Amino acid sequence: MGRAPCCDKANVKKGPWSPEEDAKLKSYIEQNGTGGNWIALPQKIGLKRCGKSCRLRWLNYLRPNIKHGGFSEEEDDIICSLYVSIGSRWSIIAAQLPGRTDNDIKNYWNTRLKKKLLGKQRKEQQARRVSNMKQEMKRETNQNLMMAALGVNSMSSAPYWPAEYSVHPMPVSNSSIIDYDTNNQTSFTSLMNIPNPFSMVSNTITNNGGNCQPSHIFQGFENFPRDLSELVCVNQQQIMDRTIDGFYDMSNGGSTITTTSTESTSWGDMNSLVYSPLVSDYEGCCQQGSIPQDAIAFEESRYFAMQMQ
DNA sequence: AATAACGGCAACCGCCGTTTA
DNA sequence: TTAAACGGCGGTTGCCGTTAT
Repeated sequence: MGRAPCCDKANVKKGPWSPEEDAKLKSYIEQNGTGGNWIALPQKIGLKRCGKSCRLRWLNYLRPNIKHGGFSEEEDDIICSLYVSIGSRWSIIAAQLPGRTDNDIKNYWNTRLKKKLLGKQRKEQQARRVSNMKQEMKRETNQNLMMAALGVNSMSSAPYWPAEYSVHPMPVSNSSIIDYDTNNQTSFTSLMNIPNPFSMVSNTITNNGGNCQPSHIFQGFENFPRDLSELVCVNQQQIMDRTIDGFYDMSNGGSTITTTSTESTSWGDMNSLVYSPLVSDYEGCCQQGSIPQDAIAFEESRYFAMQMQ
């Protein structure tokens, strides 16, 4: 036996709030508070709204000291760094930005901030690719000259990978796999001039045998509450777990990597911001079919294995 | 000037852990 | 103990204003 239904769904008004409704709700809550019961509130004040709808309206719009729009660079940085650390936990992110609601931040991220950062990232990648191409051409020219001098057909002994791939294991562009190598850390955080949560957490986990020390993780973020930094530790461990899941999924030949988290989409999106520049080159190689599939699977599994060590 | 495409944002939906009868 | 509502959250939708054609 449960409780009575919260409201009569058929007789509940939906859609935009009128100024009259706003005024009713605002004045009542300012005088009496919510009473800890949102469901009963609309009936008390004669609003034909669901309690959930009243709560949302109050929290996102009517509550005092709410700021709308006009996000500062500092706020952008905080949102980005927290998103990288904890994903789309908008309520937690909002708690670090006084006057901002989770809904506002979520909308801001989805409509502007993400695009802004992707644009920045693309520009950087393009510049890097041009530079790499120049270096590669120069090296090939030298190599061909040397081969010609030695009388060797350079194509007959060409490796599958460019030299740098042999030195460093294959970076992977699939979702839920994140490069934790602090020396090979990504450009995402550097775009924002903020401390890199990945490298900080990675060091913490490695150095302390899994005992997170939030004070290390939040160097430069001393004002953040302790519980938040602890949450980051937990979340990073989950990311590590997902990395391991991804590795085991390679048993199917490396063609797919599965994720079960509901955050996978968000992290997948972010991965494009987070991966090293080598990633796009690797994808290009695969798409052109210049690398045998079993070689790709082998190199990928080697890469995951390295990540787990 | 008309209209199609796009972007921003408020509000709704549905899920999940907690609470309550 | 259990079933159902509550409260909170993140994802998605749809409206509306703006911009491009």
